[in-house]
Amino acid sequence: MTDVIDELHRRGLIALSTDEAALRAHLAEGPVTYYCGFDPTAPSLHVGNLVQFMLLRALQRAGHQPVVLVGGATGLIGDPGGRNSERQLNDREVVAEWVERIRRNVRPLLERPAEESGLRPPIYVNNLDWTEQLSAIDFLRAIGKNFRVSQMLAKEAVSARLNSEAGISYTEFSYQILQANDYRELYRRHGVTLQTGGSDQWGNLTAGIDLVRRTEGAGVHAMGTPLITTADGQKIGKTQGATVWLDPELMSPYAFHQYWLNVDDVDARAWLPLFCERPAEDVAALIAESEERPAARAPQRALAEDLTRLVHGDQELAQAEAAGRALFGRDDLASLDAGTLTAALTEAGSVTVDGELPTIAQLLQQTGLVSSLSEARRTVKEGGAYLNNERVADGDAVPGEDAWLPGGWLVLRRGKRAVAGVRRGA
RNA sequence: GGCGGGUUGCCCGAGUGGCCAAUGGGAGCGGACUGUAAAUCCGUCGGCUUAGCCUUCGAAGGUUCGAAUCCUUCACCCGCCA
Repeated sequence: MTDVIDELHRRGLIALSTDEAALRAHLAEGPVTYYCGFDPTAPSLHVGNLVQFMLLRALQRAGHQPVVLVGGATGLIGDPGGRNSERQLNDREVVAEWVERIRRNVRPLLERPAEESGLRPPIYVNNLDWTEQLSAIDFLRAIGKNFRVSQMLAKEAVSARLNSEAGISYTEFSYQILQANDYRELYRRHGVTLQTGGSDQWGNLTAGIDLVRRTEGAGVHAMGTPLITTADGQKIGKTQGATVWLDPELMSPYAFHQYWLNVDDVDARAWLPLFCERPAEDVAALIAESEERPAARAPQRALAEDLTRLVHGDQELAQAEAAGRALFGRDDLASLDAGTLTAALTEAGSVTVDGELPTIAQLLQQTGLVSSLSEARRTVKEGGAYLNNERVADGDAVPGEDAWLPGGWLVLRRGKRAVAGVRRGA
């Protein structure tokens, strides 16, 4: 059996770690209980969080015990890291709901391997459970005494904000203490000895290590994943300015699948080892194929396939693939049968219209392909609007009777990739 | 608590009384070229019942024929001093 650390290095999942020799020895001794935290700052996890799960899954496959912390408490405070302004505080009820939704995101990622391969299922914890009843006195006396302000100020996340125009509130300044305390609680409650996270969390991870050493006298470990960016320096997981969510209610499996398919060549090759759990030889072969025949987009297809299956399941993957073939294939739309068209457009997104038919511009807006009528008109003017694959000349025209495709559908497209269906109502 | 600087469209950043829906850059979007890539070039980039109209320049008032630009108050941010 190969060393899990070796695998993680091969895949580029480790950017930082505490003493690696010690960590390697620790992991070799037997099952290690490790944790990673996610703050509920949105209703769903997104593609950027997926990197953490690739690491968590690799450790799980190696026989270790994952603990997933959802930050019901820290989500109320706000991590100053990686941002140049203060966070807007969210309401407690909202954060509580997000905690639940995020747990649902995690299920297929860590529970399925447990069910299907007999690996250890994740333990879920919420730091609100031990943070909420902490009194200000206890917090300051029992925990705060262990922190030196000079060290806290030196953390990148804090100093960056101190040097920014926005500054930093005492609330967010305290964040690292809360996260450090989480590590200590999990060490006590579950024997956690390894925390993983993004390398932008490094200051918070080491704060926890210091606290555990100081108060428990134990040496515990941390591992940081690299920050994944596109070739031009953007954060991973944005498409058309929107976030690529894992929750199917926020982003359809079809759109999720399309996102990976559209990743550019450079990024696809770079990301493949990170996100693809296939054998090393297969990954290398896919990259080699991409160099030779980039148009085949082998890495993109592998990413789309593996990740859609991982996050949404086999059935959703099959539907997303079929929809993509139908909408982007070379076949004439009119030659598609009603069933295929219906399945494809349902995946892609559609609206139903009854009664009097709106203009094409209005339909573009109703399907969400554009956000305003002005934008619809502009798109038509720019030659970027298509009805049934034919460029629209007049946005104020109403589609004719002959435009309806089998099953009672109109296919609207904006630009090359954004497609939506309009279905005739009763 | 005192003094000074600041708050402009998704972001950065010009603009100090009319020519400002607001220069420029970036992001985004569309077109051409391609491979549902990248780079490049061109166009576009508040909203609407779009030759016109409406709402924007931290918030609220005020001066003026007319304000993002002047005055007052408030909020927030940064710096120096106490």
